[in-house]
Amino acid sequence: MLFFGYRDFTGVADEILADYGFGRAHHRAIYFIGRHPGMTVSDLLMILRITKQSLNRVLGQLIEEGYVLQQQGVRDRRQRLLSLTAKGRALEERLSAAQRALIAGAYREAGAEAVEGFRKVLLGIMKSDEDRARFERAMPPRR
Amino acid sequence: MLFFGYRDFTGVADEILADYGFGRAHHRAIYFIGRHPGMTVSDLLMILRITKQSLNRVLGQLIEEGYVLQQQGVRDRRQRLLSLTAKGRALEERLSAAQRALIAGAYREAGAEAVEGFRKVLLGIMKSDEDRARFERAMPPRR
DNA sequence: GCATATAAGTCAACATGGCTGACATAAAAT
DNA sequence: ATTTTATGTCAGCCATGTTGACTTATATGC
Repeated sequence: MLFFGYRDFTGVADEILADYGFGRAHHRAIYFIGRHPGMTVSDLLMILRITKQSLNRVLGQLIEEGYVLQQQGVRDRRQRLLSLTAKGRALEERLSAAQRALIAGAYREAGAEAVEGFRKVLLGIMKSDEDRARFERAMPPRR
Repeated sequence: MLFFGYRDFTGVADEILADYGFGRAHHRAIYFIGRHPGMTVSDLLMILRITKQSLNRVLGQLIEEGYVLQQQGVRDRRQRLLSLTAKGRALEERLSAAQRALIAGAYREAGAEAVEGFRKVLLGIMKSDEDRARFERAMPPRR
């Protein structure tokens, strides 16, 4: 079920990305930068768990084509703080809208209770507390 | 959430596959052949939605290394009916066990009700009735 | 203040798994 | 007898992951 669901979920975005000559890797970068404006390159690397070289290939394109902005960090000037340009936000919105529409349909049919279960199970599948923490609303176990 | 969940779900299998020099594409073939013994190459192509050439690359390896068996169809001798050998079933079981353990943990924490919601939402995300039909237990709308 | 560590970027080479296009063979269907 | 279908195959391209080696700028620790 995850195979089919994930394929169709990414599929609706892939169609749009093709118009821009981008791929799924570009989408991931745009998505996370949009969600965490001002994040550093290392932050993004940790989320995506890919190598610097892989990331730089897509990030370089996104910067060159004016979708992503890099600004030198103020506290630490080695850092390059990432954010979306207006053009980047527009693309992000277009992609999110398509995926949101798909998910919204599924949510509508399944009901609020099912949605809660869906989220719970997905959180349980994640192996790292750090990843889970990105989504947990109220999260008690600090440790 | 789908990104993180899917990554970790495939991750536990990927680790095992690396021992055999196989990748995710091999796993998909093994999984679906294991689930539908005697299926044809076209059946598999339709499920995976990849090209014949892509499939043959992995299928060829699986056959050559003795994980998958091909038998000429009886009704239609052009067909090559696919099934797992004992070796193939062993690998399939090892992969499934790892993924089952991950999912079982998530199910245990989330509860039966959450599981039902998880399934419902994933079914709703699938864009094709054909894919949904592979999972629906009682399915009224025939059309 | 100097040595070391860290954040980021770069070059080169390689693997996996998608893709297109062209073509071959055997068997079924018309 | 001709056409269609199921399968396989060669060749080459693209996206996106990998390793390894190295550079540059800046921060940090002694």
